[in-house]
Amino acid sequence: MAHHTNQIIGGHALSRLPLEFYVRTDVVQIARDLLGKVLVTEFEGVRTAGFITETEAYRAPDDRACHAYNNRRTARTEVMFHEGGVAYVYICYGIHHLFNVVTGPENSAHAVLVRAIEPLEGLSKMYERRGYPAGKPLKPALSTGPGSAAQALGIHAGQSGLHLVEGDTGIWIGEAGMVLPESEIGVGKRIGVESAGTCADRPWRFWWKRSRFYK
DNA sequence: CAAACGATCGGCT
DNA sequence: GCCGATCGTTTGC
Repeated sequence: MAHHTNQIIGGHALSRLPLEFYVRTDVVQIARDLLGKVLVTEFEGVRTAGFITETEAYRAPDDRACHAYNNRRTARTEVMFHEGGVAYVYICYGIHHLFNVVTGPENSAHAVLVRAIEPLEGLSKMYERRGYPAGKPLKPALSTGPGSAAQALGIHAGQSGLHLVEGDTGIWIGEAGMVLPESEIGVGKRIGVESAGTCADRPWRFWWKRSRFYK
């Protein structure tokens, strides 16, 4: 029951994305498909949620920008080799916690980085986590950029490996029944991966043009 | 054990 | 647009 729960969040009736959504082999398509879905967290009884508005795909073994390039396994990247439907959260520049969705079958290290969300519920909690003064006008910087989006949602590296489909881990993604037309999806190169050679040119970054919450 | 390196952010020019 | 902060992870010696 718990993992098939339909919930009303921010006025939208959400159904939890099933495992089949995540285990598909085309991580680039999944990165597109995640736009407009709702990322929900509920920690210590406080729920925060937002529309996913910007994503990037990362894919081992051929993608030099991917932490698991060449299928390299380390303690950190091990969760990327799990079957899809779990979180991969890692610390970047010693400070920022970046949230990814692991995709594909077991032993394929694919993941989608969530780069931005548009707040839908729990705005005051997001302000608190981000250290913004309450009552200020809502700016995209609250939850745009992967470190900022994760921080607004209370996500940290200790949650890497948590399941998004099975059980009540406090993190899940819901479907609001909305289908984005191609015309509303922006496509471009990934950000911050210049050192990945020709892989840096792959157009694997996606954003929802109608939102203000992307870079 | 030492050192370099980030899938970034926010402040300042 | 530029630049420094900051520290866990990874790799090299």
